[in-house]
Amino acid sequence: MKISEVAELTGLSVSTIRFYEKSGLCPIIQRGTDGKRRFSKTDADWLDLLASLRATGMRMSEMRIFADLYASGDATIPKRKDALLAHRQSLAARQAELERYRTILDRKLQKYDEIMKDQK
Amino acid sequence: MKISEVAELTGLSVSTIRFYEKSGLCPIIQRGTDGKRRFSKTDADWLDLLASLRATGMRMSEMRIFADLYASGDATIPKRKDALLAHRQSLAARQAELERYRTILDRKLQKYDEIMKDQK
DNA sequence: GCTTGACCTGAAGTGGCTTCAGGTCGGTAT
DNA sequence: ATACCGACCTGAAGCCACTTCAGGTCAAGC
Repeated sequence: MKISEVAELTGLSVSTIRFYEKSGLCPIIQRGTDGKRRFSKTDADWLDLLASLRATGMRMSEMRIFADLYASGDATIPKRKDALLAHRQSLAARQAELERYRTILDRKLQKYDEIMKDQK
Repeated sequence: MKISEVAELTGLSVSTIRFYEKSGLCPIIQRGTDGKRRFSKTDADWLDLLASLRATGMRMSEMRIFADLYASGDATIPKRKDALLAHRQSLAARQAELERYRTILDRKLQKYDEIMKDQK
């Protein structure tokens, strides 16, 4: 797979993918004879998972830990699962937070409505 | 009100509040004879609203527009309401996105479970 | 009178990218 | 054959939204 295709698939930008490789968030990608990156299905899948983690607010430092576990092979799967569980927890917390803020904004909007009615 | 109290109230850090003032996101705050900032109730309320906007992902550039409307007085309330409505829309979109990602993570977790069962 | 702690400032540092300048390569149109 | 194009490459610089730092003022309490 070409880098542009992985970008399309994952929603990450081409630069972000290169940046993630340089930062050690994914394995070093194989190159073709032309010097261009050739992504395996496994590489692409991993980057797709990273994209989900990033989109849900996981920090690079945490992603790096996760990536190091990934690089150490299948024996780390239980640990990876634990990390993912913890992240799902923090995602749920974030969702609850956003829900709280939504009601705050709604109340503020209501206030604006009242002010505008009074002035009419 | 002292800056530390406003920080406590809004959840913004003391530095962020100073940074917001410097960036024109809130009115220039009055100073006491000692040179320290004295926040009015109105200032504090405004910063509290800003905190909600920031927490729900509004960009500084957008906040600045909103702040400029605020600085121009009550006549801009309808425009401010429109801006807030638009932001509520984008918040709802963000919430939907997070919900999608949550199911993706759940599926991934399930896969890990299966792998771990197989290996047992 | 000396220390402590909350405040002040401008400047530099950080995370997580994005953009830029400049270069290589393979394919196609003239 | 050569000129151009687009996709890729690199390292470095830029950007946003803060945070941290170095160094300073001042009032209050010991």
